[in-house]
Amino acid sequence: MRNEKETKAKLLASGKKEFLEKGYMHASLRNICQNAGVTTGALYFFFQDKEDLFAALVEEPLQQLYRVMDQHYSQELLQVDEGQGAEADISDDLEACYQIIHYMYQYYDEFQMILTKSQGSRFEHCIDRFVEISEKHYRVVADKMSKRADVPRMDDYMIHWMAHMMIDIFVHMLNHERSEEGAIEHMQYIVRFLMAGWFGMFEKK
Amino acid sequence: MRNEKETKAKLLASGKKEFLEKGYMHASLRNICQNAGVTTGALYFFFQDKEDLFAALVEEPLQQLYRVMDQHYSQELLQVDEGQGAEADISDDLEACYQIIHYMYQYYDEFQMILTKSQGSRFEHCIDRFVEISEKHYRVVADKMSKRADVPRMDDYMIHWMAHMMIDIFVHMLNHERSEEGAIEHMQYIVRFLMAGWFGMFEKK
Amino acid sequence: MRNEKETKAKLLASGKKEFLEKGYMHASLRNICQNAGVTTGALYFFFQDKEDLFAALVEEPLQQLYRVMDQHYSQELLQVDEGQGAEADISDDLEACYQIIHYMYQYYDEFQMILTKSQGSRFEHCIDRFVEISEKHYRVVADKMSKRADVPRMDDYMIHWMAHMMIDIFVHMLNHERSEEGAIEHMQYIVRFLMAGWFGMFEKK
Amino acid sequence: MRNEKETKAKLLASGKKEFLEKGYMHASLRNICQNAGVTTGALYFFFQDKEDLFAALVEEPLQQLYRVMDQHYSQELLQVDEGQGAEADISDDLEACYQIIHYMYQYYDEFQMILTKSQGSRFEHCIDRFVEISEKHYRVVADKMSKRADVPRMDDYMIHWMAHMMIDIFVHMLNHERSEEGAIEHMQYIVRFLMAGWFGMFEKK
DNA sequence: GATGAATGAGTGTTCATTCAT
DNA sequence: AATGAATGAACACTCATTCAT
Repeated sequence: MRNEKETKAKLLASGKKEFLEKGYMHASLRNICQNAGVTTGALYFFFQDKEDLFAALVEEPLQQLYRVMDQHYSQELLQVDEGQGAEADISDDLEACYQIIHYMYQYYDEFQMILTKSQGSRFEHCIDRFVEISEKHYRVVADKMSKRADVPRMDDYMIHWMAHMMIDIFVHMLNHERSEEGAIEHMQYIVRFLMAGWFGMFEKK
Repeated sequence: MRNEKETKAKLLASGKKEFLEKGYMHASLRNICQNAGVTTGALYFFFQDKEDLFAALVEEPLQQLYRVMDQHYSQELLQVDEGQGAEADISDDLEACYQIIHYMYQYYDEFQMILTKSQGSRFEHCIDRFVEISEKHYRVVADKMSKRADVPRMDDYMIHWMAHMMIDIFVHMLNHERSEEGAIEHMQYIVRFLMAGWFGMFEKK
Repeated sequence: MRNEKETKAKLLASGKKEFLEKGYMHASLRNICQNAGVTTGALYFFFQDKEDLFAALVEEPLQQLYRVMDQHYSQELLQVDEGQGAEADISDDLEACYQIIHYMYQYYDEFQMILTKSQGSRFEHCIDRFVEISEKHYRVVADKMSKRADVPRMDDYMIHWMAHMMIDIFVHMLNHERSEEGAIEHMQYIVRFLMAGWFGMFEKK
Repeated sequence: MRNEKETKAKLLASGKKEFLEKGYMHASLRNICQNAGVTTGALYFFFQDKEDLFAALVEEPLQQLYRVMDQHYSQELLQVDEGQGAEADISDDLEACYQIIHYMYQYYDEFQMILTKSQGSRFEHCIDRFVEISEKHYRVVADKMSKRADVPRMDDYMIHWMAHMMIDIFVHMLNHERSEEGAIEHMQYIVRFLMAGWFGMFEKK
């Protein structure tokens, strides 16, 4: 090896920069290699193709986040079973959001790529999967709360929209607030808003 | 060609189809012309370039909607001045949303293009302008309400996020509900949610 | 049009030359275009892709030859039905071979391409189809003759081999004899050889 | 590496597999090395280049077969000198064919490579050398027989074609019959066919 | 003996755009 | 008003080969 792993690192760095600037589709492998100071062939020694380079940057943080979300949601589900789920658990919800934010801000660039720069790659629909996870969760919670509040089952569209909005909140944060501290502060207000909205749905008219 | 205006119309129709299917960037002028039964050169007689064709489809409905929004917001502002802005005006807000929905569903394809298929064109950031308009409005309203409720001024980020979310609601609807009737029905629940959230922000803790 | 169909003709000519020299796979579109004095893009105006250019040169003569062969074989089949098929019809067989030769030498380059330069294209196995046609024919003829000569049915492998050899004769000729007259002269001897071999198979041991 | 010779053996085995599957030209050294569990560099320690690897697999069996053929042909030549060469020597010819078949089937893969997978390598024309050997032989035999039968000298093209066909028979067999026993059985019929054809050439018209 | 890294020229193909006619 | 032809730069990707370590 001529440079001791430096080349791969350079390619990853150069790739990250290009992907963030232009998005997956518009990113040019030529540029990436040029900025890394290597020839095109070199890239193909380390990565199978364009998508593989993107995945190398993004795959792990993504899988991690899936796991973090699963963990949070299965835990919260237990609480609903135990008859809770009232105003009291705002703190739990906040805690979960903080965890997610903390993780996302640790890999700020990577989630930027996943959430807003992945068009054209196999990651382009992975927001949908986040929404799906979120949606399943809300469906269960909403059903339990409807029963308890003696109120009709919540509309499917509403469930889907709320799940979507929830995800969009994180995307929006990633796009508008660079510091984790700032994100956490904003999140407090947002959760307050959401809670008020959420419980408003289960009040008898 | 049979008629002078026919070719242009065909190009517009063919362009709309292609843009909707593949998005601005992936749309191929070759395809558009081929499906219109015309050669590439013809397109360049009627339109300056790719973007001009897109604009021809999209510009007018877009400007119209800007106007509709402006009108609604300046009107609502007056009501806040007059000391209203309580639960009573849900109906006003709903009415405004209905108007916007009505207009958007009249030009369903066009707004689909603007909101989700414009990446790569000069329209790709026009959602931001919607957000801007929305944001200015909320800023004013929120300030008045804070004063009246004797509560601290609302956070700038919150204002921006709520404005953004508001716009996303319309985007989401356009993507998930094809009929105007359905959209209006969903909107009722969403506004209820939003109102609860909104007023929740001005309650003393 | 700048040059009145000249470009397409030039591309076809240049393509034919390159394909004949290097075979389909090794032929370079860049070379073809350069020798034709045009840019790569020009080629893609006239042809869909590399294979399409090859096909444009080769498809028609190929289909024609399929037809010529079918015609010959269905005609010969009738004679076998009518109780003939003895030494007398050498002249018929020769006549058929002459026709095929005549056609092949009219499109000498094209069949050279099909038969020996098509590897990698969709034409690479079209010799097999020639063999198939030939094989079906021999199967029928051999069965009739076996019956008449009161001799066991001819081995499937032999039938296949003879069909294959028959085709190889034409390929060999195309590769070793440039003039049609020469080809026809050689063919007389070959057919004499084949006939002797063929009838030898039906003699009682 | 465990053993000095193991790597080379693995490369040879992996190379054989790849060449048989894809032919010389399409074979990828990357693949070969990968399947051998070695890096590209290793290959270049044992072999000069792609062609050298191919040669290492193929050269020896090829040279051997040249020798076997030479031996047979010089022997048969003596018999013609001694005034034989009539129907009686079918058995000799068969015997020779059997020997060749036996040798070829011992190195089945290798001859497959030489005869049908060598395009692009320096072996791609080695069929021609087989033909040449065969041709020289037939030239001599045919001349003697023409004299004895008081018939004009046989056409050069015919001689060449027959030599070519003779080789093609072996190629065809290698492609269509995997077992040596099967090959030998087919060969009996083919030789009968050829003999009938051959002697047919020396009958007075 | 063998590795891991890197080269560099090559491949077929796509695209918005131009322009003489 | 519209055509048909052509451009030229860009694209992702492949390959046999080299060589310091």
